[in-house]
Amino acid sequence: MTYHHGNLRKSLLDRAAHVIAEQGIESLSLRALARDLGVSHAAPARHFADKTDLLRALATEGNDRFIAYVNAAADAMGDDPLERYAAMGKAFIRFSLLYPAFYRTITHPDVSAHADADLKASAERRSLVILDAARAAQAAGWLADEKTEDAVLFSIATVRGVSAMLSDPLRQRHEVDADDLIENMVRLIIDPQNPQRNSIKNVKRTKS
Amino acid sequence: MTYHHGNLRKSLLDRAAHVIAEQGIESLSLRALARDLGVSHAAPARHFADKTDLLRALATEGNDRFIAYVNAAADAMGDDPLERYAAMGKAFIRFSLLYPAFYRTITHPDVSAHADADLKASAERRSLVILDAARAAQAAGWLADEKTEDAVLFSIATVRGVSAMLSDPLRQRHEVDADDLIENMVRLIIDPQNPQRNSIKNVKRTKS
DNA sequence: GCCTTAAGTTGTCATTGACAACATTGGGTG
DNA sequence: CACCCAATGTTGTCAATGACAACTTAAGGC
Repeated sequence: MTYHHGNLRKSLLDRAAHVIAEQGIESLSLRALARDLGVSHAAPARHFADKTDLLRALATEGNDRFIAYVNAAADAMGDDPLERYAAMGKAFIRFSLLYPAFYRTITHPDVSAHADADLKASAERRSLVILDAARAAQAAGWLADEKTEDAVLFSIATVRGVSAMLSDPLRQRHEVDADDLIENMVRLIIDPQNPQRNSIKNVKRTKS
Repeated sequence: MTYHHGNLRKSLLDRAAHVIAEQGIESLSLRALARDLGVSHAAPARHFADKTDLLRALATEGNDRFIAYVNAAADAMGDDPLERYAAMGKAFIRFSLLYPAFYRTITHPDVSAHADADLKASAERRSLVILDAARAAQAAGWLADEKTEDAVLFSIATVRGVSAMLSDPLRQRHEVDADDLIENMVRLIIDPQNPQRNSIKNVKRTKS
């Protein structure tokens, strides 16, 4: 038993992520965390000023992981902007299911409300990744008539809502394959196979 | 000062809704509630077994208010199923902004996780209201090719996501008119003026 | 090798949720 | 009409928690 833990900060974050994934953010207790790591109840204070500070750090890390995960999915898809944007939408939802602790922390209102500069910056980076991809998709015809801001809000809102509903304990009756569901939901936002489905202007043009 | 408060249960629920709207669910404290109402710290226990029990009751009431609010919006719109469904979508988002306490409680994972029979029943009623309206809209051409389950999930997810993002402290930069935004978002789900926008089958048909 | 300082510890306090034991009151019943 | 009893509210207490203060250890730069 060494007096100094060695890597307490990272251990705290890891353990916190584990607890949050298992029992939710509400059940997170700094003292329980300390106990789990075999460390005194005040040790966490050396690394995180208070509980919110730990959650802030977790959310910041979560944002960066999110960006990496979503970018990887887009890059794996190739160059087509529509396919890339669709892949990012699917990756968004999968990230929320794969790393529920990070996702819940990122979207937790109480954490956002007490964001510091680091967290705000990472949230900004995250927004930009989506925004850029959305612009490219619009240039390729997706919702070409909509303001970019609206198109982005619409698509993020939808995947965010799907993520929330897939994690909602009261809605777990879906025994449907999650992958099929995700595929369908994203196709309703952007369908690379049917680009004209995505633009009101195009629809009108084919009519006249 | 009477020994008996007279209407403590309702007062607790009202005050709790007020506190949640102001400071969020996390900040809710039974003892603070009791203090606010000039009652002893153990009085709430006579009406709610524990904190979750109070939130459960609030969520159940919230579900019923939600149903009434959304139904009223649909009925105000007339008989057209597409217009009705669009009105319900807008009402969903507005409800979340107008009654944030109820909305946050309804969608709070911790509350859902500890739902009792009453809460489950009210959530079920709420789902049915949407489901019926969605079926009618599909019969009128909206996403006619999609499974009803998918169409419902898509539309609820989107309005739910919009609600979440409009309440996200980190995204408050929108000084856009909320009504315009809501209008646009719902139009992207269902556009009564352009029904063919809503169906992949129709799009294909106009092409051939 | 020292000694500064980051990292960890023990101790304490106020707040909270939960529970137990007791007090008050009003309405139904004999 | 009086009684009593169940609903409602109160005081007291406990364990858990977050936060803070004062003290201790050891690790790395000089």
